[in-house]
Amino acid sequence: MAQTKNFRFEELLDKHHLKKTGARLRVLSMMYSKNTATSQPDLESVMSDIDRVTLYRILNVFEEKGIIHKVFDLNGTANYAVCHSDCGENHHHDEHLHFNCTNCKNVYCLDDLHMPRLTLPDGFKAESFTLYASGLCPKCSKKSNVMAN
Amino acid sequence: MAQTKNFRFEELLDKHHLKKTGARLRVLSMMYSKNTATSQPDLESVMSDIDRVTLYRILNVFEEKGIIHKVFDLNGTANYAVCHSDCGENHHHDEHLHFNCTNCKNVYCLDDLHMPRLTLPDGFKAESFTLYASGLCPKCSKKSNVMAN
DNA sequence: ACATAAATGCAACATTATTACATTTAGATT
DNA sequence: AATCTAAATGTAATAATGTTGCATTTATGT
Repeated sequence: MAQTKNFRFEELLDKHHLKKTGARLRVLSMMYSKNTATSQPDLESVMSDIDRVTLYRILNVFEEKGIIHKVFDLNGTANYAVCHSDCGENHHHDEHLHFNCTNCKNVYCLDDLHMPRLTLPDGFKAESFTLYASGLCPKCSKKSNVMAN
Repeated sequence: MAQTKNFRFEELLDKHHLKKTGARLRVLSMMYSKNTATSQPDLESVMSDIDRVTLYRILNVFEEKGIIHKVFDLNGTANYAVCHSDCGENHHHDEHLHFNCTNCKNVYCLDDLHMPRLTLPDGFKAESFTLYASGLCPKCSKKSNVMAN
């Protein structure tokens, strides 16, 4: 199964004409194993044996290729999450809700919630929308209910 | 009139029990003179005679007091804009649309456009929402129409 | 005018990100 | 299987952004 998954990632890299290197497979594996986005600092500490510059480069190509997308949390920290649908080269569709938990700091991509189309003031031509929310995620809101405080 | 405005800023500082210093008045004056948010780099270069640390501290207190709010643009750069309405101490209401022009990089706070309330998946307790859009602002979309490309 | 808390300046440091260049490696070619 | 080469990685240096501690200055209440 780990093998099955790896195979899937290798196909993904192939599809984008990227070489299958250990670093790239590990980054993919980590991001696909979570249902939240991963912050740059987290990635860096978990992948501490991979050179920082290499990590930046991996994240950048993945973003260019539409494999992942970058989202800044409430503190301006870069977070990365896999693209669930049809993101292509330099063409992202992450118009879903990004939920930033104020307690655990996790960023959730809630794909089901799409942007309601809005009418902008005269002259503004919107190309894309992103929606942020902050508050407590299911885990943390549960905890805070039970444990009071 | 410059005097009138300054007087207004002095009142504002008074109201929040902040000392009226030259640096603070200049920051206020700059931010109130624009209809877009101001990026940290811009502030820093325009106010280059004010120490960087002082500038950070000014922006931080202003934000704490609810005089301005911080918004990150598409590149993760901090931008600051005056709070239109009733923001108080650590209690911001910037649930309007932040429009980031991909051409001139300006960030517009479109106060009229408020968040449509959304129903979140089970367990998520949202405390605040922020909405981002990117595209061309009126000035830039006009230019690109006229001059083609 | 004076006392003092607040504000600023300065130095040092931490984190995040980029660039240039040398080295290694994946994968194609023979 | 050996070899070749563009792609990927590592290393070092630098830039940009943000924070902390401490000494000095200043706004303002008395």
